[in-house]
Amino acid sequence: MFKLNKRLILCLEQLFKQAFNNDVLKSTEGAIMDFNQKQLQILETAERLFAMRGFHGASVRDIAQEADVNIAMISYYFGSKERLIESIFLKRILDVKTGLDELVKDKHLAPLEKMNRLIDLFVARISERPHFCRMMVRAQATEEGIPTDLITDVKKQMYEMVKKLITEGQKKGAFVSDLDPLMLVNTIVGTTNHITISQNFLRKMWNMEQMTDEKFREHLREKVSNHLKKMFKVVLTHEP
Amino acid sequence: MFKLNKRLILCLEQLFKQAFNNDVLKSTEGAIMDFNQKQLQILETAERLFAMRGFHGASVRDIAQEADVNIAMISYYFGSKERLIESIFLKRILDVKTGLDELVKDKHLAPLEKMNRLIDLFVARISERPHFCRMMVRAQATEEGIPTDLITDVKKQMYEMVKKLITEGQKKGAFVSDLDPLMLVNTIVGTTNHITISQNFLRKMWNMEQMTDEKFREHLREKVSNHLKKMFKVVLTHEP
Amino acid sequence: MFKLNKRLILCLEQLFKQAFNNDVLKSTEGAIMDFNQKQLQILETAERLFAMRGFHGASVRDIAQEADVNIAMISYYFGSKERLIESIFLKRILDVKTGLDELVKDKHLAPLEKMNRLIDLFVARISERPHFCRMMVRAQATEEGIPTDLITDVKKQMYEMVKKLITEGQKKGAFVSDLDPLMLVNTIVGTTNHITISQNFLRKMWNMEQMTDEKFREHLREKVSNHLKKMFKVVLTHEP
Amino acid sequence: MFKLNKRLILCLEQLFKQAFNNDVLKSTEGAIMDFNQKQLQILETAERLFAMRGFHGASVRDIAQEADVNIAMISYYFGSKERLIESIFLKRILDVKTGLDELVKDKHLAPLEKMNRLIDLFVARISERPHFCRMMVRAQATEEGIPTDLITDVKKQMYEMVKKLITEGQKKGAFVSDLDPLMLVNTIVGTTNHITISQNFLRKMWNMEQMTDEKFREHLREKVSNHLKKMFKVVLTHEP
DNA sequence: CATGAATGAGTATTCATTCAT
DNA sequence: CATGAATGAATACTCATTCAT
Repeated sequence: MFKLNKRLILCLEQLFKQAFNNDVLKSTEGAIMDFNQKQLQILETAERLFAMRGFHGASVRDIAQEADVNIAMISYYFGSKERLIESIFLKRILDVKTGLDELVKDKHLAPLEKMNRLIDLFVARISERPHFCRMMVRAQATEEGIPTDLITDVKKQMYEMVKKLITEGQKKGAFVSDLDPLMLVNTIVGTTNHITISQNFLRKMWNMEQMTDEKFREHLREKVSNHLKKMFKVVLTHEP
Repeated sequence: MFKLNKRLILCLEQLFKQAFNNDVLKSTEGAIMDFNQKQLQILETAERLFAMRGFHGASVRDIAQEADVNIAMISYYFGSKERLIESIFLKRILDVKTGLDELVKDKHLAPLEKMNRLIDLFVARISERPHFCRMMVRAQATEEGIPTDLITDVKKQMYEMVKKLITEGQKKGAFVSDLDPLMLVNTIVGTTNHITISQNFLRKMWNMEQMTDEKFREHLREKVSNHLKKMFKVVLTHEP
Repeated sequence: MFKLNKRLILCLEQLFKQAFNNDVLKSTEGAIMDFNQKQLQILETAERLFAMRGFHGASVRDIAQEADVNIAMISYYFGSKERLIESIFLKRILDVKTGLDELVKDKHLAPLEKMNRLIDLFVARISERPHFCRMMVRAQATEEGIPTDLITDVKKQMYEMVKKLITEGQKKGAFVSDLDPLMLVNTIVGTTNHITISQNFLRKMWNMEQMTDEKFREHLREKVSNHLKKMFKVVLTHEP
Repeated sequence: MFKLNKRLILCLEQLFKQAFNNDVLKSTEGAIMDFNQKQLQILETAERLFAMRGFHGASVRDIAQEADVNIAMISYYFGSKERLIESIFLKRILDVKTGLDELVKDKHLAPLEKMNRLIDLFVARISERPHFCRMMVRAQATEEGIPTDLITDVKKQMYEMVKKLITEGQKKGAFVSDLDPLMLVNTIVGTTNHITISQNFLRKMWNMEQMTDEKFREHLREKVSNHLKKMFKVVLTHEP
């Protein structure tokens, strides 16, 4: 007699999440993240609008209209506006985490090379996930709502990873001794984020307004990547 | 015979701003920024709520209630919600600009010392203007609305200043030759902003949740200041 | 110890009016209708705006601004918005009544001539009091508010007068016998009013849009006057 | 793939209207004017309240409450208060136009008979559409807003029709030569309108206050019809 | 399974009026 | 005596969500 429609499943998911909320990612790791075409349309449009206008500034009406789906579909598929934004974070953050995990597991890279890879991982978001990057920035600036746990979790992992990376580098004598891993992480993430959200300003500064979005982002990515790598090399090794 | 009530004055101000919008700051430099007690209450509360919840997430109702003033007062004093947020930006950005100007005029500081002062100027916002810092981050992430011109203007000035500072340092042989001023600015601002908006996360990481807001911010400020100064010293001079 | 400011006086006036409301006009006939300059400015502006936008469509803010007086002055001088519109009606209707009285008293005019004078009296409003005419039309279309008593009163008087005029004409053999005075009054007033409020339309129809307001109204007045006089001559006397 | 919900349809309608606004009626002639029960309730209530209190005097709250529908329904169905009043005008004016068209096409009537029919057409509104008649009067007295184009259009058509009717009558020798069609139209419309909006006054004058609305309107209609027909017979033919 | 219709709570703003000065 | 400052109530409208079909 029970009808297990998508909505109920989402609801149950939520309950599980609450029950095991201290390791959010693990519990959702295996989550069935298979969305149909319409759901993907919604997610993509929502990501863009949430990024540009903020959670409250982007109405479900707008999202539905731009995604070319019925207004009721959003509540129907995701349960609520809040759970929609959660879905976006869940989806994207898993990607980030996967990237980090792979890098951690790699045993063959030199410490500096590994740091460069880490930088590239973050810088890549400038051109690949600019909307989501904006959402992350907004989310961190925000007091409430938004899946803070998820974000905290991934940030912690990242910090731990960089700490390990630096310690290893120091043990191998590749890095100088006096380094603060957390501050270094903040410099990578902060610089990357800031450049991502300031794209339009930088474009104006460099008179590149007629360049396509894609091309400009590629240009930016390379520039930032070089900047951070060079800077970190000096900072970590004291060699130019 | 003209009646110049507050509303009209605000309206005229707006017109002026539109007419001369290419140098926004200059036109408002001499603007009479004298607000009465109630207006200041509103501005402060609004700053906090806009910072935490975003423009659309903070309703005028909430602002009025928390500022303990009548709802109608906001429209009465500022004309509209949009003009309220503009007032906040105007007020705070003028402060930033003043700080920059003073630093520029100072002729007695060594290049590295001047850079350290610049870092301190930004880092100070972590403890002094955390709400406004959040607002700035949000504003830059946003597509439209918000006094983009004002922000663009102040960012340009800052960039020009750092460029000049670095060039001077290079001429004097104090700094290495291969430096990208714009990227360095982004690193300072990006790192500072990111730490400001991630305060709560860092507090958890360091198990300092029972510390007062004020104390923690002071601690953070020092930590970030040291980090950036040390990093910049190495990057600019290649000396540890 | 009593302070008899203007407001109180107006209030007392109101009380008197309620007490003797069955002959409104008489009680206000001797009313001190002496307004100072600012009051006259308000009355004139209010008349225009009420005429064009209706009672609720014209805000006291607008009226005060256009009349170049402080907003609080309207409440201060007239007590309320409602009492402001009443003052306008009172003032203007007394004029109408005075005109009618004078015509009634005139014993030397032939019946048809007297009717022509009556027509002219009404038609004159097209060019002289177009705003007030519009207000009257609105007032009659309205269910509530507005000094209906005043209007009813003046309309009754007018009807009585026309009835007397026609009866006299019939007695003297100047007019045909089968005439309905009330319907004839309605035709004069209805036609005049309709033309007054349709001025803009007629202007377009006749391609006189570049003519000044004043000139056009004069032109209209003559045209309507002739039309009504000619029509009434035939109707009253059956002679072309 | 386009979503054509009611709101969008209304929006498109509006765009069309703007694009072809010089022949408003034609573009809406085939417009699907099929309203559901709730929409009709709203339209009828709105007509009454707009008639009695004017556009600004009748709030959407009042309309919704009296029509026994949710407040949000009005925006939902009609888009805005302005578009609600437009819908009323559109609906009713199309009826008027249809009536006129049918009369024009009729080839078998004598000139005077045709004029009588025209009078009946207008007089009928006294008893059938008293509210809308009031709205029309208000609309014409108003400076701006309200679908002036629609009204201008129908007025022009009416004028043209009467002109043709009179010219035909003159050609056939049925009417006298010296006649001003536009003034005659104004007399019919003005008299009819004035009587419609003065109903309550006339009721008092004739001591018919206990009569039902319906009965009184019927009585009035006959009286006005006879008056105008008799008057026009004399005016047009110079025969009693 | 998907959706058009519907809704109560909420939005920013304007209103006429009051009151302390 | 006149007015700038202030306000509670009302304004039209939009919101995310629900529900019958």
